[in-house]
Amino acid sequence: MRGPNDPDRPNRIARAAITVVAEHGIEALTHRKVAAVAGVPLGSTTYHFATLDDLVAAALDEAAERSVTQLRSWDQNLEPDVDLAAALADFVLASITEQREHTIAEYNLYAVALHRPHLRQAAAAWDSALAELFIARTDPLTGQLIATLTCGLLMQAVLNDETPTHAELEALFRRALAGS
Amino acid sequence: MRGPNDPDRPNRIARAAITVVAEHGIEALTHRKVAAVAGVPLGSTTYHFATLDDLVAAALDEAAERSVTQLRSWDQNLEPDVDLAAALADFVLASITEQREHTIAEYNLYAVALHRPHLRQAAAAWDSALAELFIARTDPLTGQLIATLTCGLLMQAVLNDETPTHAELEALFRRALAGS
Amino acid sequence: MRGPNDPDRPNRIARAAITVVAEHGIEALTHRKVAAVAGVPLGSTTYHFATLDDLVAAALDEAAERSVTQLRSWDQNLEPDVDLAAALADFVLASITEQREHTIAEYNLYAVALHRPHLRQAAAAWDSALAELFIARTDPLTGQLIATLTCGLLMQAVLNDETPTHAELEALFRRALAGS
Amino acid sequence: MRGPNDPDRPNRIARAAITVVAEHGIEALTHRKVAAVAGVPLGSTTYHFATLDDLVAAALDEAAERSVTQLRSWDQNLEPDVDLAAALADFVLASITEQREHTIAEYNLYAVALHRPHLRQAAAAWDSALAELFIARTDPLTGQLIATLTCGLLMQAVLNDETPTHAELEALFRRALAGS
DNA sequence: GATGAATGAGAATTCATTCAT
DNA sequence: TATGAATGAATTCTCATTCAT
Repeated sequence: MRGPNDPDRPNRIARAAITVVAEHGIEALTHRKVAAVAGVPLGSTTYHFATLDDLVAAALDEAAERSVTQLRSWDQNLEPDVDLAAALADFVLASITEQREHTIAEYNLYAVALHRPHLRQAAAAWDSALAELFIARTDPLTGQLIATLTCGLLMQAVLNDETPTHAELEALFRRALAGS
Repeated sequence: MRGPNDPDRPNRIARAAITVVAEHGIEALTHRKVAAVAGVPLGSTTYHFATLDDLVAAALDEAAERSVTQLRSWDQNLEPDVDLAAALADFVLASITEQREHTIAEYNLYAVALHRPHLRQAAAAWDSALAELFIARTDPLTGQLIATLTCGLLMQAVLNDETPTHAELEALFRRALAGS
Repeated sequence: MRGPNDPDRPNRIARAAITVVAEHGIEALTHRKVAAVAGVPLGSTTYHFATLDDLVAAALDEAAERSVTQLRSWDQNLEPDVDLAAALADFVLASITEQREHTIAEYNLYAVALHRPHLRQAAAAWDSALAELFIARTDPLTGQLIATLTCGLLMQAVLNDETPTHAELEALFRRALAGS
Repeated sequence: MRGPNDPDRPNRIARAAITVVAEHGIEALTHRKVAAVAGVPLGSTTYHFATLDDLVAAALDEAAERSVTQLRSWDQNLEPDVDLAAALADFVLASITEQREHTIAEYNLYAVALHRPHLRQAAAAWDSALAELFIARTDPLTGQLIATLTCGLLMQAVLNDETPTHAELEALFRRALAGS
C-alpha cells in the first residue's frame, strides 16, 4: 500500500531521510530531497514531520532502533560455542560493507546529536545496548571494552577507503578478549 | 596584527569555522557566521576560501592538525616511567572537558568527511597518528587497540551528558594494555 | 451545546475570527488559528465558510452587527435628560477600554473593506447607524458631525498608548455640540 | 538612475510597498509583489528590508512622512485670508480623489500599527502633526476637533463608494469652526 | 589585494483547499 | 453532515557567490 493513506508513510519518510543523510550528509538533508527519495509529495514530509528537526529526530530514532534490532538479532543467532572474536570481526565487516549506508547514516546522526541535546538520548541508547549485550556475554569490564572498541572500529573503518581484513579485526578483538 | 593584511587571517577564519561547527553543527556553517565569529568582513571569507567546501576542508585540516600537534605534545611530555593507563585516562578526560569544543568539532568534521572523499585523507591522518604513537609506546596490536579504543571512548563520552570517571577510564585502558 | 451539531457554530467561528484579527491583525487570520480559538475542528471552519474570504466577510458582518447593537442599546439606555457630551465621552472611553479588542478588530476589518468592494456595505452600515442615531438626538448637521468625530476619536485613541481623559473627550464633544 | 547601485532603491521599494498595500491590502503585501511593482529583483527587497516587518515599517514611515509633508505644504500655501472651512473641504476632497491611493494605504498601515506597538509611534505622529497645525490656525480645542474630524472624514470617505460633495464637507467644517 | 553590495537559487514552512471517510 | 488527512502552491528568508569599486 503506497497511496495517500499508507499508514507506513511516516516510516518510509524517516527511512528516506536516513538514505539522504548516508549519501549526502546531514547538511544536504532537505524536505525536498527526502520527498523525492521517499516518493511522496513534498507536503507529505512537512505534514508528518513539521520541522526539519523533527525529521532528523525521527531518522535518528529509526536508525538507532534498526541498529539495535539488528545487533540483538545478530547476538541471538550466534552459535552457543561461537568464537566471539571471529564473530565480532564478521559483525564489523558486515556493518561496513552490506550495512555501510546504514552505518554511515548512524554516525552522521550521532554527530548531529552532539549539538542537539534532545537527540542525545537516542544516540546514547545504541551505546548502552551494545555494552549491555557484550557484558552479558563476558563481564562488565570486557563488555564495555568490546563495545567501545566496536564503536571506534566502525567509525574508523567507514572513514577509511580500505576495508580492514577479517584477520586484523579478529586479532584486535581476540586481544581485547584476552584478559577475561 | 588584525587588519586587512594580517597574514594569519586564513587561519583565523578556519579556526572560527571550527567554533561554528562545534557550536551549531556543520549544517549551520555559513560564510556569514564564520565572518562574524572571526571578526572579519564577509568578503574576507570568500576571498580566502572561494567556496564553502574549501572552508570546510580548511577547517578539517586545521582541526586535524591541531589535534595531532596536541597529541604529540602530550606524548612527549609524558614522564618516562608513566603509568600509561592513567595517562590515557587523563588524556580522554581533558579531551572531553577543556578540549570539549574541539573534540566535538572534530567528530562533526569527520562526519562530513564520510561523504566527501577528498576530505577523508585529513580525517584518516588523525587516526593514523594516534595509532602510530601508541604503537611506538607498546606494540602494533596493542597500539592499534588503544588508538581505536580512544577513538570510541571520545565519541561515546562526548555524546553522553555524564562524564565518565577517571577510574572507569583507567580501568578500561589498563584492561586493554593487560595482554601486552 | 458545543458538539458537532451546535447551531451556533458559525457564529462562534466568526467571533473567533474577530478575536484573531484583534490580536494579530488581518494578515494573521488563518483557518487554523480561528479553529484553535473557537475550539472547533479545522474542517469545521472550511465547512461553514468555504473560503477565507467568506470568513472575513462573516467576521466583518458580525463585528458591525455587534457594534450597532451595542450602540443602540447604549442609546436606549440613556437617561432622558442626559448630558450628551458626557455620555459620548463615556461611550468612547468604554470603546477603547473594555471594548478595546472589539474596536481594534473593527478598524482592522474596515481596513480590509477598503479594497474589497463587496465588504464595504457592511462597513458603511456602522457609519450610517452611528450618524442616524446622533441625528435623531440632535439635527442632521450636528449628528453627522458627532458621528464622524466619534469615528475619528476611536481610531486615534485606539492607536495611542495613552488613553485620553474623560474631561478631554467631554470638552471635544461639548464643543461640537455647542452650535446646535 | 535605476541600476543596481541606485541609492534611491530603498525608497523606491518602500513606495512600491505603499502601492501594493493601497491596491490589495496589507494581507497581500509580499516581497514578491513589491519587487514586481518596484521593478527590482526579489533579492533586493529582502536585502534592503530583511523581514516583512521591516518593509511594513518602512512603508508606514514613508507614508506618514509624505502625508505630513503634503499637509504642511497645503497649510503654507493657504491664502492669508482663506475661508478655512472651504479650504478643509478642498483638502479632504483631494485626499480621497487624487490622493486616494495614498490615503487608503495610510489607513491600512494604521490598522497594522494597531497590533504592532513599535509602529504606533509613526502612526501617532501624523495625528499629532494634524492637530498641531490646526491648533496653530485656531485654538487648542477647535484645532483638535478639526483634526479628529478630518481623520474620521477621511476614513469614512474612502470607505464609501460615493464621494461626499464639497458643500457637505464645507458645512461640517463650518459647523465645527462655528464656536471658535 | 579586499570589501560588501547585490542577486538568484533554493530552503523551510505555512496554509487554503480538497476530498475520502 | 462533519472531519481531518493530505497536498501543492506560495511565502519569507537565507546565503553562496559574483563583481564593481
